[in-house]
Amino acid sequence: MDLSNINIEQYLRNNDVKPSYQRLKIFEYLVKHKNHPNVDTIYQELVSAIPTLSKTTVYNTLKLFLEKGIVQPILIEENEIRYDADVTVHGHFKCEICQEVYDIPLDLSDMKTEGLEKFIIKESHIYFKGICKRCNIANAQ
Amino acid sequence: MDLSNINIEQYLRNNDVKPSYQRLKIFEYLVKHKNHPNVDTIYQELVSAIPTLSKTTVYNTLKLFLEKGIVQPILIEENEIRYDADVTVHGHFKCEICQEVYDIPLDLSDMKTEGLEKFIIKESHIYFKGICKRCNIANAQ
DNA sequence: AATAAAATTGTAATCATTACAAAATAGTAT
DNA sequence: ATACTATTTTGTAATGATTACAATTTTATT
Ligand SMILES: [Mn+2]
Ligand SMILES: [Mn+2]
Ligand SMILES: [Zn+2]
Ligand SMILES: [Zn+2]
Repeated sequence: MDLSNINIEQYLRNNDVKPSYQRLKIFEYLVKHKNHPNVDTIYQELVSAIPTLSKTTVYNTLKLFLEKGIVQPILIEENEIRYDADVTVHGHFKCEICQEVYDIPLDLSDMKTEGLEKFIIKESHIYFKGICKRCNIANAQ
Repeated sequence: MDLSNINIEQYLRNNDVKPSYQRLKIFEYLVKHKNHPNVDTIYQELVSAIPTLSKTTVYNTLKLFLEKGIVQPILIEENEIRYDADVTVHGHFKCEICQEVYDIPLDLSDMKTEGLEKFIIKESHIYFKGICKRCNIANAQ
């Protein structure tokens, strides 16, 4: 899903989140950058524009967004939680060289899920690790 | 892959791990139980049999196993790392009721990985969250 | 404007993980 | 077998990310 053209204030309201300045800016950062940042990255990137910003607010806000279902945590590396404002089912690829996390369009519909009969699937997550196209080509030079 | 009938001592040696008593017991626990435990569970389950066991040793040992590629970390929940001695590609399902983590046989070969041309995939991970068969049936009563 | 409710902030507390050095164990040479 | 060396384990202290909490600020309501 492409959130880049939504009205963020309205989107937050529609999802039962009062759009304070900090919440707007944090969600806007996720939507604009699509870089699956962690808490610290969000804080560091915003604190210059919002000098009074507290890291606690970033934690609180992401927790709220998670509860309201408008962000999802991306778990690829141990001891690193990244966040994604795109909550539709899609895959991720993390490059071991440049550390970047790419989105991967996915069609899981025809996947054989042998052994999951009578299981209720509420969430599906898939991710890959390896070397991205850019780093692969750069290394080949 | 089924590790239940291997000679654990030999398996560790083959993978460049000296089979100390603690390492044997920790790996044996993973192989025998297949429950994808976290550090604390492993420690709690073994400390009665090995009263001198230190949690640091559990951390050290799992770190070594990871480096040697004979365990993989399972990341499903935020702030919880579980470990799996089965390092072949397979999926997992975590039940939100009983918290159990199930193995899911997977065939990712025919999955459409649009957008990954020229990417080198070294690891593939997939997991689901929801309600397991047992809890689903129990709830239906 | 006064009051109440909600959100933000800064600091302190917590807790999992890591660093580190001492003790114990295993391996090797004499 | 003994002395010596290397490796592993252990317990404690340090680290660092996250959470708890109360004070302050902001927003909403009367
Ligand atoms: Mn994404
Ligand atoms: Mn498994
Ligand atoms: Zn890269
Ligand atoms: Zn269950």
